[in-house]
Amino acid sequence: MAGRPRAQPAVPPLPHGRTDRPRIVGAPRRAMTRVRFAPSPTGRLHVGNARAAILNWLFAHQTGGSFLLRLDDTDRARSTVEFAQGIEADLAWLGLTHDAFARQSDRFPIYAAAAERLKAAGRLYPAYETPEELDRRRARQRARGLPPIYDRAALKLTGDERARLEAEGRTPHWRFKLNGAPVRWTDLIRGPVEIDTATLSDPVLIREDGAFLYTLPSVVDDADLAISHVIRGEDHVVNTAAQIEIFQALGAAVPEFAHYPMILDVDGGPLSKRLGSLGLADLAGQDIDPMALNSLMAKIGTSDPVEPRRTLAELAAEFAFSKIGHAPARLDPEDLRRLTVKLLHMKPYDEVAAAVPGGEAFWLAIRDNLESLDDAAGWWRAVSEPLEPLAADPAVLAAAAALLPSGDLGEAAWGPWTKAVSAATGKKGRELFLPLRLALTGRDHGPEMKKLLPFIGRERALARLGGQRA
RNA sequence: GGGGCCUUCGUCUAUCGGUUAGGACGGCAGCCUCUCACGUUGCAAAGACGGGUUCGAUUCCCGUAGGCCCCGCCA
Repeated sequence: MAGRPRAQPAVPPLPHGRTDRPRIVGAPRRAMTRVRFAPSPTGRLHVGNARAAILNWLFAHQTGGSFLLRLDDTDRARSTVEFAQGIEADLAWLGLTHDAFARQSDRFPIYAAAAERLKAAGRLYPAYETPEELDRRRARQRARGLPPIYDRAALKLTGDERARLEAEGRTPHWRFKLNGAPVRWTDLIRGPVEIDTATLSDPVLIREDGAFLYTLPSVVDDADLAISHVIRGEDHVVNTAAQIEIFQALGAAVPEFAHYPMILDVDGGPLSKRLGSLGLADLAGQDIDPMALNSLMAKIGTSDPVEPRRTLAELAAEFAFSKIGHAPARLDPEDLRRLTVKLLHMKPYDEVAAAVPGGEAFWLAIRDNLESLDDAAGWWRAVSEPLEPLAADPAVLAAAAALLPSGDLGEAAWGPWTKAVSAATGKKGRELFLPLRLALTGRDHGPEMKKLLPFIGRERALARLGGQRA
């Protein structure tokens, strides 16, 4: 924490907010953990966003802190209320509740005030190049093998030149003047990081049309809303250097940072190309269990085995930055399917009661065999409604009918009964059991017969063994 | 072109310079008196390449190759 470069003098604190972490009165001097998930409502959530949301949520809950949902809707042209609602629905599907909510479009005056303070401090300067000029300039730099960094030509403009440009009708955009010195922080995942802001362009904070770009609102909100930890993907690592300078220029406390590696697609390529098919709404439509996604996103790329967890609380208890590796990890959508099936096999009856006929005992008898919840109803029909038995071996079926124990058929009935049938017919193994299964259930696969038989019942079993529809 | 990060079984990873390189997922095989599933036991499966340092390198250093990220008036 100490010893961070503060080459620029700090300007006075934000008039409306705090510049330090809140302290609980009477509590030890320990800042409360406060994290945020900050999607832009320009689309629905996909697995990439979900990872950010989940990791932040888990850390907040593990540390007893709070989780803020912040809609970064500074891009008013692309942001919609429908997407904002969709994102909330996506989070609700995952079970990621938030403790606080903010919307950047509600906070423009705050950003304007911060911008004014940066201007007063000489850190925010007007530039008049058009996007096309900048594009051309970058292309030229690249062609000459130079890094496409803004050359700060606007900084050299005289007052007269500026006046002339404005007279021509040009409106400036505003850039933050970087220190051009190394920025260092200790990343909770990556360890010590050093980025030399001399290798970066001065970031544009305000567009020509007056709109705030992501960078300034993000920093102002993180400071103003007392975010203690910024947990995000490594695509933000370089931004972080510039953002730290902005925190410092605003005299705000710099939060802790944790940048986790990107997720790759199953072939090791960028996931972004496949994000279209990995939207949360799509996954929900494919009956993926939200805890399958939560479990995968919490465990992928970590030293923990990728196993399903039934609750977010378990995942939170197991969360640790130190378990997260530094290399990008591949996402196999098939894992989501596998985890969903495993979760299904773990489901207690009360969670599926509405979708599963037959009661708890029946559920426990069949759940380990299911690929999907929908199959449960089919098995209930197979034991409780008339079906056409399949007769494969009349001798076996006749012996089975003759030897069927009297009275109620419990789970214990199957073993002795089939042994007796085996003794009577000389059949064993597949030749014995497959005809019985076909006759009793009309199918050649399914849950264990000893568990199914009690639900079929003596009377119906007898009829089916006799080849009758029952 | 520049900067950052990375490279161990198919996949995710463990390894404080000395290990039969461990685990998990997936795969395969056996067992669980039938199938599928569950469970269980077992098997196969890895240090990108080239140098250097060292008694000894997967581990430290350099280089090469490959991958990911960033270099936007997007977020």
